[in-house]
Formats: sequence, C-alpha cells, structure tokens
Amino acid sequence: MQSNTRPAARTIGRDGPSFIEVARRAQIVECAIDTIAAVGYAQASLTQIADRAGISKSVISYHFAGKDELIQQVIADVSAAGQAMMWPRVQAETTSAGMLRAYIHSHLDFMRTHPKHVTAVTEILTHYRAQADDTAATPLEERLRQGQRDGEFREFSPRVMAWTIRAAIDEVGRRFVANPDLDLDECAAELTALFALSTQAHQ
Amino acid sequence: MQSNTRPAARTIGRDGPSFIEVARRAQIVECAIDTIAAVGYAQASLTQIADRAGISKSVISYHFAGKDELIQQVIADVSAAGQAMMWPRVQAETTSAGMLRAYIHSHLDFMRTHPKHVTAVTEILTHYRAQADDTAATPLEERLRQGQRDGEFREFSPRVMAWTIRAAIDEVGRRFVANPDLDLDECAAELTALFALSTQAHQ
Amino acid sequence: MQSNTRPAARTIGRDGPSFIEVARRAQIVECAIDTIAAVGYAQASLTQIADRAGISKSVISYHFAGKDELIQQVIADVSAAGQAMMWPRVQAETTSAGMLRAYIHSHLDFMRTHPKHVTAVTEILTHYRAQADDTAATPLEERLRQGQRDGEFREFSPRVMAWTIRAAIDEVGRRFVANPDLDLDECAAELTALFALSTQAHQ
Amino acid sequence: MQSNTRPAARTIGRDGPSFIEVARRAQIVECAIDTIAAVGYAQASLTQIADRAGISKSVISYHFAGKDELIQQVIADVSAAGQAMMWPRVQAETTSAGMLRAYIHSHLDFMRTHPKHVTAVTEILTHYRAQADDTAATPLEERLRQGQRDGEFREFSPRVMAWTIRAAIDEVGRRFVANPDLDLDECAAELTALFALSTQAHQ
DNA sequence: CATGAATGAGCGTTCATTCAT
DNA sequence: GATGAATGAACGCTCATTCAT
Repeated sequence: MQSNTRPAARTIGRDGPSFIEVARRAQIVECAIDTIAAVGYAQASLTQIADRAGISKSVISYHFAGKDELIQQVIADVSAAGQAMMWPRVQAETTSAGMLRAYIHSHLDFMRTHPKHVTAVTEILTHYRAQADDTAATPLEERLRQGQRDGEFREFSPRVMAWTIRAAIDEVGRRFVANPDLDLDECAAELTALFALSTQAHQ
Repeated sequence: MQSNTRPAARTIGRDGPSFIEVARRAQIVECAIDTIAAVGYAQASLTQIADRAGISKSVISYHFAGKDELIQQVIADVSAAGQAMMWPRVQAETTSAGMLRAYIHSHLDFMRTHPKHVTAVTEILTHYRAQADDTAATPLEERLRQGQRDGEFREFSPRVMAWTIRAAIDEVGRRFVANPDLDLDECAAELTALFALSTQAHQ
Repeated sequence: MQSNTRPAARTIGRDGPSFIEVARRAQIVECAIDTIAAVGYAQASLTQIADRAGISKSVISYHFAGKDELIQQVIADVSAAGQAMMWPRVQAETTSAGMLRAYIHSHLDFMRTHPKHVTAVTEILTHYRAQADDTAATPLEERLRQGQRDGEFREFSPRVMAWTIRAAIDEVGRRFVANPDLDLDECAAELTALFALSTQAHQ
Repeated sequence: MQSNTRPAARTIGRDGPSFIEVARRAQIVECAIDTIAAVGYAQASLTQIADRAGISKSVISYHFAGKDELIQQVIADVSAAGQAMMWPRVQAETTSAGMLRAYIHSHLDFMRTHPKHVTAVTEILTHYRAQADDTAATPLEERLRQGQRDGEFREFSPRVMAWTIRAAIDEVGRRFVANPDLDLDECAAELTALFALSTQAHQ
C-alpha cells in the first residue's frame, strides 16, 4: 500500500511487502476461508471474519484495499493451491480417458485435503457467477475436444460435457462439506465410471 | 400472526386461510419471483418486491411471517408447478431409460416455459445456504434404483448418479439464465445421450 | 418516495406527501439547521442530527433519499424563507441606492429573526462553494449594473462590488452568530453608509 | 510528547527543539499545505499528507501532538509569511489612505505569489469552525481608528469597516482560488477605490 | 527518530421487522 | 386487512491516533 523500503530485507529482494505483511494477509485470507465455509458467503461480513480471526475489523481494511480484494485473494490463493496440486496429475496422463480420471480424482483429493477452501471458493463463485462471462472455453473443455480429435472420445458437445463434469464435482464437494463422512473414494470411482462410459468412443 | 383464526370464513365453519388471503399470498409470491428474476436475489429487498407489486411493504409482513417464509413459498410454488408439469411425463414412460430421458427433457422444457421461475429459484438456492438434510433418497434416486432392479441399468451408485443428473440440469439452467440464447434442445439431447450411456447395462 | 394514493386527502389534491410526512420533513430540516448552526457543517453527522431531534438515525433515511437531499432541503427552505422576507422590500425601492439599503437591511433583519438558519446555510454554502460554479451573475450584480446604467452609481466592477457586499453581510452574520449581543442595527447603518459612499456617482 | 526534553541539544545547554526537529516540522507543514491546496481540506487525511511527503504517517504524529496542531501550524506559518511580506509595505505608508491601499494590494500580491498557501489556509478556515474570540481589535482596526483621529477618515465604525475589508479580501482570495484566471490587479484597484470612497472624510 | 501495524469510533446507508392507526 | 412510519442492527469503509520495536 505504502512503498515499504525496509532497511535490510532478509534475503534477496529489496522492495516488496514485508514478511509480517505477507503473513498477515495469508492469515486473514485463511480466516475469510474459514468464515465463508462456515457461515456462507452472504453472511461472511468483515465483522464476522475479523471476529473469527480475533482481530479488529479495520485490520482487514489495512491489509486489503477492500472486501473485494480480500475475496479475490481467496480465489487466487485457493486456485493456485488447487492448480499446483491437480494439474500435474492431469498433465501426467497420456490418454484422454486417463486425463479425465485424473481430473476427477485430483479434484476430489483436493476436496479431501482442503475441504474448507473448496467450500469457500464454491460459495464465492456461486455468488459471483451471475455476472461472470462464462462464454470462454475452459481448459477441461479443450482437453475433451482433444480427446475427440484423437478418436478416443465419441462425438458430443464438449461444452455441455465440461459443464456436467464440473457440476458433478462441485455437487460432490457440496455434499462432502455438508456431510464429512461422505466416501470420496467411492464418489471418485462412480464419477470416473460415469464419465468414462459417457465419453468413450463406440468400440 | 402465522395462523390466522379469522371470525367468519367464506364457506363452511371450518377455519383456514380465506380466499383473499390465498390470492394475496399468491400475488406476492409472483411478484417476488418477478423481482428476484429481474434484479437478482441480493437486490430483491422487501421494498423492491412491494414496489413492483404496487403494494405496501408491510402487506408482505402481514401475509408472511417474514422474508424467509416468502422465499420458502417461492420455492414451494415453483417446485409444485414444476412437479405438476414434469412428473406426468416421467410417469408415463414405461422404461427406465425413457423415464430418464423424459426427466431431463421435461426439466429443460420447464426452464423454457418458466424462465423467470427457474431464474428466481436458482437465484434463491444460490444465495441461500444449502441447509437441506440431503440424506433422504429423492424420487429420482428411487427410479434409478428401480432401473437397476429391472436389469435395465448397470450397477452404479444411484445416489451419486442422481446428484450428477440434477447438478447437470441445474447447471444448464444457470447457463440458460445467463444466456437466453442457449439451445436447450441441444442441451437436452446431449444430456440424454450422456446419461443414457452412463447408466445402461452392458449388452 | 412511494406513491401515496391516500383515500381522501384533506383538501384538494389527491396525490402528494401526507400531512405527517411534510411535518416530519420540516422537523428534520429544522433539526439539521439547529445542529449545523450549533456544531458546524463538518460535525453535523446524521447521528448528531437525529440525536438532537430525539429520533432514530434511520428516520432521516426514511424521509430523505440521503444526506445530500436533506442538506439541499435546508438550503431550499431557508432560501425560500429569506427570499420571501427580503425581496419584496428590495423590489419596493425605486432608486438603486434605496435598493442597496433595503438589500442590506433586509438581510440583517433576516439574520435577527432567523440567526440559526443563516448560520446553517452559511456553513453549508461555505463548504459547498469549493465546487460551485460561481461564474454566473447574481441578481444583486444585475441590480448594481442597472444602477450604473441609470447613472445613479459610479463606474465600478459590479461583480467585485457584489462580492464585497455579500461578503460583508455574511461576515456580520458570522459575528452575530458568535456574539448575539452584536448591534445589528448599527451594523446595518454602517454597511449602508459604507456602500452608499462607495457606489454613488460623483456629484 | 509535546515538550521534548532531549538529553543533549546541539549547541548550548538550553533545551528546545533540535535543528532536525524544526526542519521536519517545516517540511511536514509544507506538505500539508501542498496537499490541502491540491485535494482540499476534506480529502487531506494524514495518510494523504504523509504519502505526498514520502514519509510515514506516524512521523506526523511524532512531531505534532495531533492533526489539530499541524493545522494550527499551517495557519501560523502562512500567517507569519504573510505578515512578513505585507506589513512592511503597510508600515511604509505615511497616510492612512495609502496604508489602506497598501494593505489591500499587499494582500492580493501575497495571493498571487503564494497561491497554494492562501488556498490551504482558505480551505482550513472554511472547514474549521470559527471559534476565534473575535472581540479583540485587529491591527487593521487600530489603523483605521488612527486615520479617524487624524481627520483623514470620516466617522464610521472601525470594527465594521475592518470586518468588511478583510471579508472582501478573503472573498477575492476564494474566487482567485476557484478561478486562477481572475485578474487580481483589477480586483485590487476595485477594492482600493471602493474603500477609499467609503472611508475618506468629506471634503 | 522513525515506522509498520493495529485500533476503535464514527461515517452514510440498507433493510427486515414492528407497531399504532 | 392494510399501511405509513419508525426502529435498530448490521453493512463496508475512513481516519486520527496509539504502540511496540
């Protein structure tokens, strides 16, 4: 916010946000995630988030330009973590069917390890979706299209298929958040079989 | 305030909501649907709804215990209308595969004919937390189970399959609301094929 | 705000704000005047005004679109009262010198009878002036110009003269507010003489 | 915090503000003037002032007891600079009429050479409540009184005349701030003529 | 000396709800 | 039955001030 020219930074860089600044922002983001996951996006006011963090409401305003920036940071952080965990597994696959299986499994694994993060982002995106563009092709859609070009997948609308896959995963996420006893392994297996059958080319 | 024991109902001695009461509630629910569909749930304050209905804000409070009850009634009314339009078509089918096709098509037909209602309920469900019990089996799940018993469907988790079907349909609904040019016929065909392949027993 | 179609209005018109509405608005405007006069524009928050009125802060929001509308109404009300009291006396004069004398005296008389109103409007205009246009000619400036055309006034810049007259009157207003014992009659006589001498044509 | 009794001042044993202390305060005051002139008093928060000065916000709190003291210092510094520039010219005059002319011209010259300072102080005085005592006679009033004793000026209330002169000059200042194209020379000539006519003894 | 971090009070505004008529 | 009026809590946000380092 202000340009912090700190006298002797710990390691390399000279400028940039201080250690404590980074930590504080991360802490606040985590609290925002907890709060949104716990009470839902609509009820997650700055007061609620601050209370849960045990800090004053204005601390958030100090570290973030506004609520919007905080929410965007939540999305950015969770997305980055998710991408880091999921895409390597997806990329490692050589077949489209394997890719699809890896996509589903890695998403559900991420849910298992970061349930609150997934809940929070789902809440946010659900509320923001209204004004989102949604017309652009997602990476998943592109992968499906590739599978069709390779002849591995049958002919179908990649867009509708991608919507359905995402919707199915998100739905399982919601169910898992509502009921932590849900067997994610079973769900992953079910969804994998479901979409394998619905995408594979006729033999 | 919720149970109005009014002095002299229109017909018999039996107490209960009067004619005008029922009509008023229905009118308000319709206005709520219009308003939510038009401006979104977040902007649909009681003031907005009342203004759009040309009535005073307090008349809503008079006929409904609170905003929550109104919203629940919106969901109930739209659900009832949807059930009335969709289930006969589903029931008329003799095969499980036909049932599934009818389920998908009738849902998407309802979207086409009642876009505002679908928009409103989608908005509401988006902004309300999913506090449903969700552990009970839905009628759809029961139908899927029946298809398995008949040997028409392969073995799969009827629950996960039902979740996915509903999620896919709702997702199409959201997309249709965001983009009215969406080709619902194509979507219906795509989803029908998708779930036919993923449910059918191996030949 | 809402269109009040009241069943039987008291007198003529059908539509329009109700009696109590008008009274409430007037009361709130009066309280705003009191508050601004007492604590200054910068400190006159809605909370202060509401507290002084013994009402809830939201009552103001109910009767006015926002703080801006309230402030504008203060200006409008005071201006209307001032115009009604002052311009007839100014118009009644047949000479420009008489007009100027009447202008000064009537302004100071208005201050005597409405000290808080004058203070409040002075406060407001002082804070709003920054972004005001101020390039248009005021009625006073036009009158001065007329006096020059008639040969009754000497040659001077009507604009600077008008500025000075207004500034002198406002200054006396400020002094009177700060010190209610100030002899307004003497001030009026002094200013009258001052501007008579400074405007009159050489004999 | 206000009276810093520092262990070893630079020169003598006498305590008092150090060199750097004085310089820092002066720098901050200048930045405050720049900021207020640029963005207006209402937007001139300590954050804005500190950012513009390239210093931390707390350094202001360190050198000044609070925002009030800073603002008062702005007024004091600008007043001192104005006095230094203006009074010698006023003192140099031998006649009261000359004094009055010099008073007006030197004030308007100060505006021309120090527009930011005048803007800032004008902004401050506009937004601060006039809590001055105002009962004491100003030097200008004394000079007017002297002119009367000398028979050079006619009989009038020196107090009201002094008020008017100051108000006229300040008004021109406000107009000049709002419109830098304003012809200050013309204004000076107009005001000089105006007050010469209104003060001079009858010939 | 200097500062990044944190705080609490206050701002104008929105809104579901309540109540006397 | 219906309503205009009023309320209080909560919202996101700003800002002067405080404090440990």
